[in-house]
Amino acid sequence: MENKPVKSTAIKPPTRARRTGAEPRTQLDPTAWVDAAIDVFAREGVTGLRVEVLAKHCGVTKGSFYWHFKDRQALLDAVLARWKEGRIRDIEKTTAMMQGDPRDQLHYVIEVYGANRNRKGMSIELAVRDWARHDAKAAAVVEEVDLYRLECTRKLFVNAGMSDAEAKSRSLLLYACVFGLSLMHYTHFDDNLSDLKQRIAERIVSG
Amino acid sequence: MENKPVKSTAIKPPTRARRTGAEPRTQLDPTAWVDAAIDVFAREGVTGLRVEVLAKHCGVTKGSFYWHFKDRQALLDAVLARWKEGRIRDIEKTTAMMQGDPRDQLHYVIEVYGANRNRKGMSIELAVRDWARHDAKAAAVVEEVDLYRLECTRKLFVNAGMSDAEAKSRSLLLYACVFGLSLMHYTHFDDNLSDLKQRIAERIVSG
DNA sequence: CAATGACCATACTGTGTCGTATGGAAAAGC
DNA sequence: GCTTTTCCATACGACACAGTATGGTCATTG
Repeated sequence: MENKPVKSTAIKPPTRARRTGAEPRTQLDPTAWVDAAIDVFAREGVTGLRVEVLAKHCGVTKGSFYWHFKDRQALLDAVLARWKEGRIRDIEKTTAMMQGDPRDQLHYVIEVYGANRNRKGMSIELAVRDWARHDAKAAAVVEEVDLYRLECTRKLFVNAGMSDAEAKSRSLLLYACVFGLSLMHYTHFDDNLSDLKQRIAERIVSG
Repeated sequence: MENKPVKSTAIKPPTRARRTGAEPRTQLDPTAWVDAAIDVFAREGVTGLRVEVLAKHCGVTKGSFYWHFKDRQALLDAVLARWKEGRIRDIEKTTAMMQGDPRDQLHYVIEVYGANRNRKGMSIELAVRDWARHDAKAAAVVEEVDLYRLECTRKLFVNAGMSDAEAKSRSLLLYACVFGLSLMHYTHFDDNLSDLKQRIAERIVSG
């Protein structure tokens, strides 16, 4: 994705200082650009991910951007690839520690996605899925990640003693509910939301 | 929202013909504009709803648009209002015929949203919810509609004999799952998707 | 039939954005 | 120390879009 790979200098000390002499800013590499891009992407979505805005967000001009990336599409590809890798690693990490009560692990998955601490993660999730509605490559990646996730929780349901068909159904129900909840505005539907969520989680994994 | 209301001419015969003499196109009123706008909105989302694009889609120039609407925001407000009214009416229509087995009605709700025939309706639904992530007015409308829907299905679950807390939980689960499914790409997860969906529906409504 | 108003086209300004070309400063290599 | 490479700033052209101004073309009305 990124052109002009950094050749010899493996480690770059943060030497370069701005002309203004304000902050001793380190140089930017494609990785830093993608970091910042995902930040903007989480807030504004694909259409809001514009190179000049991103450059200003990085404290530089787009002259820097077009040195590291061929064009805007290259950045989008990098963002998508980064997201995919992160999700795949997350799933593998979860799958690796597949010991203990599978039901507890399923509850953990639900709780992780529903937690308020990774609002950014869910923002990215929704932004990617909205992106996938118009972009074939994004849709393909989303499908890949979805199948990976569904397969992982499917095994957990099987380990919990369910039939294969039932496990698949529950797995799909779990993720649909998790993403669907983050899509709805139900804050004023009840004054005991945690009890509501608890009942939903039980409905998904128990029985 | 729309300025310069059409005064005396209540009914306008489709008299006016284009200069090109091709199609005897009828005149445009704000309603027709919102119709077309929702079409574009369903495909491209809010950011894709641009007035020149919309004008071209209507076969006119934006000179026409700015006669019917103050600015782009007025159109967005009209689109949002139209969506809200449509959803509220849909819910009331469903609520009105609240006789028969409540479980059958719940299954019907699920089946309606999951059906492929109203892919456009779900596209609008997702576009509005993505819009609501950045726009406070859209978010308020989404919340209003959500609470309206949740309340309706909650009553159905109560009628089916559930406790109030359980009914609320099921109601939220139902819509979260419906919207979440339309957000995921699970076509290749199983070769019997209808059976999968059936199991999910049973899990949501049955005890 | 003349005048008014509804409806739309055209032309324009201003801004935001993509992408390119080019130069300049600092660091790295010799 | 001089050159090369790396990294970024500046300037530019092209385009898409929002909004305004203005004129033109019908239909309606008196």
